Amino acid sequence: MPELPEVEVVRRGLADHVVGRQITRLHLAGNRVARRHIPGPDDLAARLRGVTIAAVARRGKYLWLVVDGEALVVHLGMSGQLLIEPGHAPLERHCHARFDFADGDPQLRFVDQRTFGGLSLAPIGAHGIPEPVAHIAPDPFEPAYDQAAVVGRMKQRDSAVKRALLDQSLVSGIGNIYADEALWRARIHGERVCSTLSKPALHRVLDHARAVMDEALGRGGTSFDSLYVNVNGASGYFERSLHAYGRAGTPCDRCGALIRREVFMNRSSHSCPACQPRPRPRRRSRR
DNA sequence: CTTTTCTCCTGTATGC
DNA sequence: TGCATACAGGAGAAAA
Repeated sequence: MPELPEVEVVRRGLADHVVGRQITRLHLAGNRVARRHIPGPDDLAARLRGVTIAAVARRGKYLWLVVDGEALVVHLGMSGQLLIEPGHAPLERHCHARFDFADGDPQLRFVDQRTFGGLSLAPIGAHGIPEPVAHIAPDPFEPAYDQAAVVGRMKQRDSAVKRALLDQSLVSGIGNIYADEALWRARIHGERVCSTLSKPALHRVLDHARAVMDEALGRGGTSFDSLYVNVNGASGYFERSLHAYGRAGTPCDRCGALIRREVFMNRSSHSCPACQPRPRPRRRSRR
């Protein structure tokens, strides 16, 4: 469940360990990891042979290595890890890709238990954004992020505010954990309808989303089920600072009411029943 | 067109 | 003990 802060921690680790290095070989295990690379895994490996990594960039939860003017786009899915390790380290059970470099150790490995993540090589388009990322909106930390515009689009929507927060084409980087945390901070129930919330309220939720992700980044990210680690295999500490996510049945840090868990969008949602009252049932339009 | 639901995947935890 | 089931959930395809 890496979200923006966790992906940014990984991006920084890669910037420290692979930028400026030349790839001599990419070994891919199986077809699935490169399934979004249409020409196939062999083509991906062949085209990366000999290239030098110029930079590591990110938008939302997407990460990419700039190589020869193209982008090796990496998405971690929900369990992907990019690990910097010596070549002699034991091979992980779910290691799907290994990069060897001209200067030897360390290697870069892509390990992914649930295999929702993947790699693909694609052209870089307008504003330096790779084609597979073009449909993803700016995240709250980018200069291109226009929160007033996001609020404007949310006001037009009749869907739940949590659904909007998770819509990466509206604002990127927010996943289930930080959506629940932002809503808790804003004291808004995630099933409140966007169009019925005031613009200041929508700004408040987005301000909190940015703030909570910024704090998480400062603590090295959140590691909830130990699947998420940085490039050195270490976990972040933000889990200890969560107020809503994963805290069902424990007292709200603001009012003491017991945090509830509800299923929404086939996902768990956590909120305070007192601070974040459920919206009234919506009346169906008259027939 | 917009919005919602389904599906991909595997390890861990829980219940009978 | 063993088997079945629930759960974790990002994002794109498919459906509504």
